[in-house]
Amino acid sequence: MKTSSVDQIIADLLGQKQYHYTSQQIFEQIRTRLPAVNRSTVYRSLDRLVSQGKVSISDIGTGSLVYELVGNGMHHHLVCQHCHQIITIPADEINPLFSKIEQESHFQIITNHLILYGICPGCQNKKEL
Amino acid sequence: MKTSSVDQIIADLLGQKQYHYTSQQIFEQIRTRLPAVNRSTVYRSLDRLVSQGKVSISDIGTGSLVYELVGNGMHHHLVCQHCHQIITIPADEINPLFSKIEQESHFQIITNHLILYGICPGCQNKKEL
DNA sequence: TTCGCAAATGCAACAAATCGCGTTATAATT
DNA sequence: AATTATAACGCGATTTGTTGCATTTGCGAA
Repeated sequence: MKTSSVDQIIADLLGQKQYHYTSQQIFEQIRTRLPAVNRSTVYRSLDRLVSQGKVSISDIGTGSLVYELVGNGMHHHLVCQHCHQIITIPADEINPLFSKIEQESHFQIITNHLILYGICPGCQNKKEL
Repeated sequence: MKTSSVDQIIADLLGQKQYHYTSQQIFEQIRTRLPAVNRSTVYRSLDRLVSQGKVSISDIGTGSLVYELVGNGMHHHLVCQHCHQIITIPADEINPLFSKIEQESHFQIITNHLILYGICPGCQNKKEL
């Protein structure tokens, strides 16, 4: 396996902050270090990192997927499909289920940022949608 | 509120099968009924249906999001981020958690197709990734 | 029925993401 | 060190998804 400098730079970037980036943000950040890097190279690098289980993908309902380093701390969200309000669910609420699934399936779960979609209490009350 | 014929056709389409479609598949299907329909109209129609809580979105790791009618039956998946194998998780495994979260948050959960990513037992054993 | 508002649509420009292919470069082997 | 296989890359073409704006159309009010 060849070593990819782009892989390393992305992993560094994602490791710096306990937060997630869109592919666009990652692309822009990489360009500050490797100005000539091609967009497709960044996408392919992200694919590799995901395939290796080092990076997780989440859809937080903003239209763009976000990437974050696995092990950067679990945090889960409830997202309202109508007003796009985001609520955080305590990790304790979810972790027992993940552990149970891991034991039963022998999968190693990478998802560290579970997103559940729904309609928030306020929007349920709006007569029409 | 004006009625959108495209909204109705999409809902019909999604209701016909207990299955999910990509936006591309939906677009192609719609064209068989409304040959002149514009791509952006389909996307905007999907946005409306999602916003109304009638349609759910899932990312099954294929690159494209899939849409399905809410109420078409729950089914959840474990997806291997390395070999893309997909395993189905019994709904019973997940439903209690959803009920608990609904009670505590008063959100109405729309997600009817939960996808958890991980590394499957086989891929965990591959020396390098 | 007509009028007028607001929602839905089409269109065209744009942006984001993917793909095929030829090239470059790393790392293992000799 | 030279050779070779193959992973990573850049580039251009294509596909997919988004946005602004002008137009059309359905629906309620007059």
